[in-house]
Amino acid sequence: MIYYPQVLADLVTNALAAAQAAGELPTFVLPDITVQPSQKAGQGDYNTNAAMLLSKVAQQPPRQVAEIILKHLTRPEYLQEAVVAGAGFINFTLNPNALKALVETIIAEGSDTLCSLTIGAGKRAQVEFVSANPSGPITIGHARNAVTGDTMARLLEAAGYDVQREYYFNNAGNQMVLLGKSLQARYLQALGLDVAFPEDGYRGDYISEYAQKLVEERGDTLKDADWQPFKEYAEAQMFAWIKRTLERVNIRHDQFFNENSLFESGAVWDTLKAMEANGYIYRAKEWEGASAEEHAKAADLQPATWFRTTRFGDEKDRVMVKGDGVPTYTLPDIAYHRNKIERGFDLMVNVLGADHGQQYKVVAWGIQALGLPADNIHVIIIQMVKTMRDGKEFKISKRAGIFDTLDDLIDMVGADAIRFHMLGRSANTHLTFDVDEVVKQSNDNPVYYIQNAHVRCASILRSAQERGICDEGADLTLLGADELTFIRKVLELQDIIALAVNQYEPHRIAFYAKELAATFHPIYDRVRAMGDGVPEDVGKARLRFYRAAQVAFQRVLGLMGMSAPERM
RNA sequence: GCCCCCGUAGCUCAGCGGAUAGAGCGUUGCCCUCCGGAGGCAAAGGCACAGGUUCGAUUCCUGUCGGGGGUACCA
Repeated sequence: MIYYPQVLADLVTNALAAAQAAGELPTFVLPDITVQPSQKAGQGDYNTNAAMLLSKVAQQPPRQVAEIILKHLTRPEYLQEAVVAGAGFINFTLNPNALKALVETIIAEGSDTLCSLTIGAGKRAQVEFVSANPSGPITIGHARNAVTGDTMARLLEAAGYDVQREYYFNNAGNQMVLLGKSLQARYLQALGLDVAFPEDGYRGDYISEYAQKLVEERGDTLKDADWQPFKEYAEAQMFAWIKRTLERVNIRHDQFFNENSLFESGAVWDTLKAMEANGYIYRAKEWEGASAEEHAKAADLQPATWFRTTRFGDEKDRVMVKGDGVPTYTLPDIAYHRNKIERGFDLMVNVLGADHGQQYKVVAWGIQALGLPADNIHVIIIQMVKTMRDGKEFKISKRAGIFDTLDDLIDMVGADAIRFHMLGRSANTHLTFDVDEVVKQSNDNPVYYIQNAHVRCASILRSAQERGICDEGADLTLLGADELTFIRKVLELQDIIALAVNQYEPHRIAFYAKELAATFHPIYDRVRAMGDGVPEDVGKARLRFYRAAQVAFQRVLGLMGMSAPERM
């Protein structure tokens, strides 16, 4: 579909160049002209503030610059009017019949590609999200990360990128050992042996369930085994569970990347060596800038390996390899991002929790210390989700076995409601997820408000089919102002996708969806396609319009990973 | 201490340096001879404060005040 902000901006740019050539404007480097959709009636369909921005370099008042632009502006058929307004805006009004004809374009593009852009054409993007270690099920807390990452991926695809969804995990740490030992203890207990449960072990019911399964599958053959096979078993079960849960909310990762592979390939130590070669690494008991007091405290420690993050403005250097020779998780994380860059992605988006806020900076500095570009890596920081139930907040603790699994939540409110509510706030602000509020399936629930718009379209078309009315070959010029309003709103989806992608703000699609539905419902009320003395040809055009509207809602719901029901 | 985020309507939140700051909920008052009312129409109600940059600031910068989160030789 034609992207009006771009073609109009090109027209303005060409007009400016023509004006300069004609000597009506002084010579200056043409800036990027932006054209945006107008928000208010009477201001045309699109507008630009170019004349105001150029007023100074043009050495003329804004309105005069605008007049000069208009004088040299070519007028394609789709452009009905371009006028100067206000302090120096140029308002563009499109030819209504050109807009009405877009109904066919919308239907032709269909629910999979409507309003797709080309800004990512030929480029590969990667979105890394969820990345929870397989030590427990997916919780409500993870859900926001999952939904944000997947929606970002969908939007990137709509923007033309070839997108890979990746899940990074660690199955080698102390926590996984503890998981294995927890299962081992439950297994032995299930065999009737009196064994102590590990302190700080994982107490979730699912561990006991796995122990029971293990007894059924293997009997007591693992009685004398160490924790290793238990860890492997628990991990496999856990991953199966995690994937199953994510699948329920329409999320599928393309790639699961094991941190351990970075150790096996030697990448971790190679990375450290490369950083060292660039002068960012040293070994010491305490960091170089530490006070005498701190040095004294560290006197008994084994020397650790430090990364000079202070060179990038950090308050102190960071440990890469602990005194016992084991790397902190930051080092493999740097190696991981180096690996991503080597895989040749044009864009890497990383969805992280707020508790990693400081961490990602160190990783970015690590990339710079390697002499690699860090500007293609973008991080979306997800602030905490506060979970409420019965008017009270409850905390999630994996190890204590207190958590609300995403599975339970899906059972209660459904995948669609979860996907929508998790996009209900911009990622970098705190979100309160009130289970009772979301469970409430009442008029005030925007999920149904949006889906009902699709239902209504489907219902009309179903009814038309039953009456044997065909909408093909409709005369779209018979459509009215209401329908035009909706078509303009559909066009805005292009801007929403561009904005969401450029600013890494997937939540914008959720707010747009509400607006689109709010534009639709009043029109549905007024614009009848059948009965009530609606002329046959007008009804046919309106039917065609509702078919396009249905495509639009399918597209928007699809971008949010939600379903588009035919009936409520 | 340092870092990050947030202060917009009674409540929950949108708002890409532009024109008269938008929704939903709640409150009040209306609309069902209907392609499904899980809807529609209408009323009341708001940018924490002070400077700065700008033709123009809710938006950018600085500071103050208030709220939340993060700050390991854990992962």
